[in-house]
Amino acid sequence: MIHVAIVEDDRDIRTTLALIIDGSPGFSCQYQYEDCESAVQEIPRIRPDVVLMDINLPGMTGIEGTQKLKAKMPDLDILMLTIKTDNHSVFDSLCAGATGYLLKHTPPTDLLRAIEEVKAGGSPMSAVIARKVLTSFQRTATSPLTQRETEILSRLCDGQTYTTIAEELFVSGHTVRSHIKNIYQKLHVNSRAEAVRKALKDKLI
Amino acid sequence: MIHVAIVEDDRDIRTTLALIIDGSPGFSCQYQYEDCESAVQEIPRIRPDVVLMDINLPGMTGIEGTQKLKAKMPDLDILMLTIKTDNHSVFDSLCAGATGYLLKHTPPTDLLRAIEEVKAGGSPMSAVIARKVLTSFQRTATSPLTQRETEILSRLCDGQTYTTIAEELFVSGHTVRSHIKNIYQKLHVNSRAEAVRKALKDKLI
DNA sequence: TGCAATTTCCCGCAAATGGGGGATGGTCTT
DNA sequence: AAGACCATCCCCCATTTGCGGGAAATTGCA
Repeated sequence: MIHVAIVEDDRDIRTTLALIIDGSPGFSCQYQYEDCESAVQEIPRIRPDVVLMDINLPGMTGIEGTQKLKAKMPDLDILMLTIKTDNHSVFDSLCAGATGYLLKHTPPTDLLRAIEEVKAGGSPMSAVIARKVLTSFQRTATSPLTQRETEILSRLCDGQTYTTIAEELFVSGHTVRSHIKNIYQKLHVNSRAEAVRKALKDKLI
Repeated sequence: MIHVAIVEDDRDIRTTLALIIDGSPGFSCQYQYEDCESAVQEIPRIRPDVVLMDINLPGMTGIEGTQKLKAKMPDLDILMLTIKTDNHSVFDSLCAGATGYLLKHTPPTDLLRAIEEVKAGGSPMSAVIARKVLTSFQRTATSPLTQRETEILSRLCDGQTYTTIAEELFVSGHTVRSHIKNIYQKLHVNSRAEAVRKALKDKLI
């Protein structure tokens, strides 16, 4: 028996979901909350197997709630169930510790299957959400840097000094300096720290 | 009609997959390759809708092949179909541009559904793979830094100088230096660049 | 209440960094 | 043959950074 809790402010959706889940064999749904504040308060005592969490809630958002719940119960599985598909909602939810991300138009059978998958150690995601997630792994733009500049940038990220870089590449410090000036210009930064951040964020190395 | 190509060295698996796909209404599978070299050569001419790609191949791996194919055809959808579940295989594949990642034990109906999802703009993933991906978004360890140190670290990442940090936090430059010394000790680094990299990689900010 | 952690402040100094400028030769494309 | 791009080298100089020390005030928790 999988115990499910629901956090959802819309009364119709909440009760419909509860009825579907509670009415399915192997599932139980005895606890529903209409706001995150009470959910964060109560759920640690209830200890459900899976929490269905909306994002758009009055007061505390589902993302903040996820964060707070995961802080208290790191092993709790929280499945976002929302209509929001913007990158912020998706990635903030995942960073906050959500175990999966489903869109509200998910048909009941798929929802039940997803809850089972969560229980089995999986992370169900609507296909369009998964695409967003995968895309974030790929290099977005094509690098404006030359091969040599990329080589040097990666060493900058390692914290090497101009001197050690020059030694290892068998060129003079002046040369390294020149390359770095060009790197900074191309990346529109003017310090090593910014260059490192940009390199990592844009996956330039 | 969705045109599927297969890259898979095992003869039995390859022909079985082809039979299943080609025998299903709405699917066609006329092209199969037993190594990546020929696939990379031929597929740009064939222009299939979806490529099923194994990873363990003689010669060029499926990951390298994915990289090369995506370089030539950025819009091509490549679905990894493999038994490998190690993090390297998973994340390298996704970085190389794979559109989805399925395990070989996926039942035929789910495989066909996944191919359809890819065609519809989705990114099907086996649940256990999805879990790996989601976990990579979450903070792994708990930060060893205090609130103040975290605040300062985030400004270091922005490339602010000690002086501007001090001004904005209404403390002296000496104080900022002190905090930074502690940050470097705790993170086991000794330069700003390394601190920035560690902060971003370990999601400390 | 008392200890530990945190935050704040200070000194001096050597090294590294970043901005400005310019120059040469090689390769590749037009 | 001309121009563009790249990699290499050089100068000066102010600012920033990192390391070595040390110390006081505040906060939080046991």
